[in-house]
Amino acid sequence: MNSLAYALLAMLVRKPCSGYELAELLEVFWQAKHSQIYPLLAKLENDGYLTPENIEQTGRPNKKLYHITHEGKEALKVWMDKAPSVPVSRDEFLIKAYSISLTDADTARGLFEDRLSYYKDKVHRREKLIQEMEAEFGPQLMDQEHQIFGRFIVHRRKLLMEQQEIAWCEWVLTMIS
Amino acid sequence: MNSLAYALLAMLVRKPCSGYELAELLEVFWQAKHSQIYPLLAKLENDGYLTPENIEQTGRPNKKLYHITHEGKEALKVWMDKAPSVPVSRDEFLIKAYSISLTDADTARGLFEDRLSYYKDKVHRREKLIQEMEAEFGPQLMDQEHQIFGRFIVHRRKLLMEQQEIAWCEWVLTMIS
DNA sequence: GCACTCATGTAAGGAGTTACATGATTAG
DNA sequence: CTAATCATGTAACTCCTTACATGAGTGC
Repeated sequence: MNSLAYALLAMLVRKPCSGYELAELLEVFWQAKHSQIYPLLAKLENDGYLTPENIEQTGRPNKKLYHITHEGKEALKVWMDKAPSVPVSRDEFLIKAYSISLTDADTARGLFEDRLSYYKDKVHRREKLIQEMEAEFGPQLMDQEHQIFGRFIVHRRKLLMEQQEIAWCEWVLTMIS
Repeated sequence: MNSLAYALLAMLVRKPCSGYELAELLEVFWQAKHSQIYPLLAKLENDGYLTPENIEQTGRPNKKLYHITHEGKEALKVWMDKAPSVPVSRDEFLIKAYSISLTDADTARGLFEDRLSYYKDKVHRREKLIQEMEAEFGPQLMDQEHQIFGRFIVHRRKLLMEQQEIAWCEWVLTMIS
């Protein structure tokens, strides 16, 4: 049982999902490719933490919705009490930003403008998502007991970070323009 | 040549370093263990991108300072022009934060208090580092042409992110206390 | 005495990425 | 007619972590 396994269980507590959907949802705290997700889901099913439900679809491929079992939820609860390992972030852009004096002003500006538009798009999508949560759940978002609370605060955090990234990029761009 | 190889080259442009020192300095944009760094340094030396300098020390182990070569710097410059790959961040804490409704209030509070003190320490250290840069370089920090500029902006960014993390933790703690 | 820092390396195994494979539907 | 979305899987490979190995000096 690695971190990704618990990330999948955590996602499936909220609602049953397909592997394809999990790959998208996981973006908020643990990026993973489908090639890593599908075999792990099969393993978790085999371990009794998940049960699959086959959904027949017309006009698009059939899918498997995975439901978390009682054992799956218990395993997640036990893991919750252990101290989390230190966060890792690996970002090629930052290596390039660090080495900015090696390139010309145009390349440097391009690098930061691309970064800026990447995060502007991210912020835009996440603001929409949070608005949808607010419309659906209202004051329940602030209730620590409610299941949505965890999802809300984690997306809120990601939004704050993305907004900070934008502010920083703009600050750098004022200096290099 | 993977991202870590370029991260090492980027660090060595500023000044020659030992593998041990690189492992510490790398924290700002690409965390890596010494077991990954030492063999890579040997490989980069073999490829002609680095030259080692043996430093004899008394009272502590001898060390190898790696210097970047002209070819090393050129290889880094060429890589700079390629679009950076998307950033990845993997954080067990966020899986636990997402699943917060599964635990009791005390465990939840402990989780966030530990996170808070971890980042307060980080911010403290980085503020000191930035103050040292300001004392040494003054207005040169704002000069995009100067070699220190890249290092300054990357640490500034990391500081902003760590401060945001603290603000977010405090916001969550007001709700769960 | 015990843990920590400085310092460098290797070996084994687990985690993660890229590429291979398939295929219908929809939007530009 | 081309690319993107939905959807699942495997194989090969690279990347990263954990553990093994050594050893002097410093602080509690």
